Amino acid sequence: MTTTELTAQERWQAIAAHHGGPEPIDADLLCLLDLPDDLPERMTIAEAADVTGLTAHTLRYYERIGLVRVERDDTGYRSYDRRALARIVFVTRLRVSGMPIGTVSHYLDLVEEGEHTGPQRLALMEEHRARIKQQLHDLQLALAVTDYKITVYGGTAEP
Amino acid sequence: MTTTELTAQERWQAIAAHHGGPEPIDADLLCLLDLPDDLPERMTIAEAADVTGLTAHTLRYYERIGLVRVERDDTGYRSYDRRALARIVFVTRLRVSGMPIGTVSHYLDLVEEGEHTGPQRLALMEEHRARIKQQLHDLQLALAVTDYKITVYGGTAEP
DNA sequence: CTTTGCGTTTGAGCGCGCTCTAAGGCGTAC
DNA sequence: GTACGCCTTAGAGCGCGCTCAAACGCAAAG
Repeated sequence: MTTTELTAQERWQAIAAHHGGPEPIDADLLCLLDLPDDLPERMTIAEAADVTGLTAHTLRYYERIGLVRVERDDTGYRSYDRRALARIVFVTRLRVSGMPIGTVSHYLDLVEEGEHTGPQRLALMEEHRARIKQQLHDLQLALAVTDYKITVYGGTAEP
Repeated sequence: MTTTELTAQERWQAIAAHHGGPEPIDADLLCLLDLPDDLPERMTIAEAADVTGLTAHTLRYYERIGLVRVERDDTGYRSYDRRALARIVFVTRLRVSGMPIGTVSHYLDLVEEGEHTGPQRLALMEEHRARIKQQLHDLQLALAVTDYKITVYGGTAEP
């Protein structure tokens, strides 16, 4: 995909569009989710913010709390490389899916710890998925009750 | 469900009359809401907390922010009836499914506004459901990417 | 040379959703 | 009587996840 001047927002929209479909986790999707491959090797915080859709404030915050390490150039400015960018995008993905920062942090610790933590990571993700599924279930229950009320009582009064 | 020949007006009048008579929320609905059907008519805050699984603090908080109105007995103590209980359980269900309090509040305002807001309520719920589904999807995306990384790259380094 | 503009830092502030404290009233048990 | 325990209130505090402010550095444009 020619991601040349695609803004973060457009990319999000593209991703959102994919969500409508029946979820093929194929090369297309992975490509969509990956960073554009024409990124400069080193980016300023403003560029990183633009690419990720986060604010510079948030990027600094993420660094402060240890979610990502970022190098400095000779003037002391943050210099984001692809690794850092990829990491931030990944963090964002987890966050957006509702994972608390603490858990994300834990996950990344596992990543740093090495390959052998794969199973733990998987378990962590599956736990998270289970939580979200539970949420969905809870919502459907609420919906069911609501629909019931609306159809049976005409949507009156107390839930 | 057969006891539901109570019309919307009747039920609403019962509320408007500042708790005039014993209006039965029917057993099926109670069941749907997971409330035991052997509840006392009036409960203290401790009993209500016990039944709902919330703390007394939270119950007072919910009342303070207007999510539910609770009567007082002659000593000034809160006295939860089935209606209040059902409402609290409903609120809890929405909250647990991730709906912000503000939205719950809005929803309940619509309920109080009367029967004609049914469609709006439905829309609100469907919007919420869509959001949750989006969350689930985001998670699955994250999971997929993670699994992909783990299987393809051996779970190394940067996400 | 000054203005502008983006960068840096530390640290404070905010909205949410509780959660708890303080100060006090009432009622039963010893 | 008084201790205990549950209730009341208004209001403060907290953890999360940002979000912004203050004070300053550096560097190219006019």
